[in-house]
Amino acid sequence: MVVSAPPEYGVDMTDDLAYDVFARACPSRGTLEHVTGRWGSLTLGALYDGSFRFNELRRRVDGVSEKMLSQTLHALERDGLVHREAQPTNPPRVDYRLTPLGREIAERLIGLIGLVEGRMPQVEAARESYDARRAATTV
Amino acid sequence: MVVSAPPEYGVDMTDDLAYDVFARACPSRGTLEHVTGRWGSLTLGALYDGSFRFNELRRRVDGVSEKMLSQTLHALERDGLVHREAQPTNPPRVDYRLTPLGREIAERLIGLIGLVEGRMPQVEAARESYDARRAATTV
DNA sequence: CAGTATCCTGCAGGATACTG
DNA sequence: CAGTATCCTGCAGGATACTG
Repeated sequence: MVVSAPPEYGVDMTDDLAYDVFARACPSRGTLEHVTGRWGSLTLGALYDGSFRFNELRRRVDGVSEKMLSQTLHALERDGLVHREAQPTNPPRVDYRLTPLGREIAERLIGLIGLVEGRMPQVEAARESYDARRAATTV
Repeated sequence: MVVSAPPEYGVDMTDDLAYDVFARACPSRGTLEHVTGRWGSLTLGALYDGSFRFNELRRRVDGVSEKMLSQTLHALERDGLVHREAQPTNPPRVDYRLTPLGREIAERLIGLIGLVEGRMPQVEAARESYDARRAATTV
């Protein structure tokens, strides 16, 4: 798996677009960041349980601000992972749920999260041993 | 999958530690961010191909700075996903490779990445339809 | 209720210089 | 070669106020 473009790319180009160059080199990168990012992953995780309204989601996705939830949902909707259904009532009622594509991706994401969570004892042990080694070397 | 802690947590506590509270609520979150983050994922992807020296990795992980690669490798080593082998020669030679745990996690990560990449045509189609709808509504 | 708009700040992370 | 140290800045994202 090679993720590189020639290193010169970021340097000499039309300027100030280094990030875009990066994105262009790997177009799935954007979607991947929506999926794995802090709010994206939590939102997909929350929606994996069903359909929710905006403020229900806010309560389920701990710590998310209105702004970030709104932004995250827009990104996921645009990528076709989340379906937004607005009823033109007053007050408005909007429900969000995963699309089949979103569900498929959320499944894999949750698989990865589950694996990492399941291996946390090993990770914690590695951390302790690493810290102990460091302390021994430094002191 | 519930990722929430009571919303009050972030607000009333010993102050300025909202992020730590968040991390404490979900201890695997840190490792997950090392794995899915921009440089972490690219580094795991690069190391999936074999063992590499520091500057070899820098060349494989497009756009990474010395600082970020160093920081990323430290985090992954501490979590037990990457093994660092230093030969006490002069000039020094240091090789990095995945541990079995790192390989296991990288496999799933690459699975997720592969799935997203494979679904990009669907994602692009969704984006176009989304943008078209937006344009139609706005104009 | 379901958002958008604006303003503001901490910190991820780049650039640069230096070291064993 | 394989890093660490320092300085600096853009922007993710929070707080707050407002709207259909």
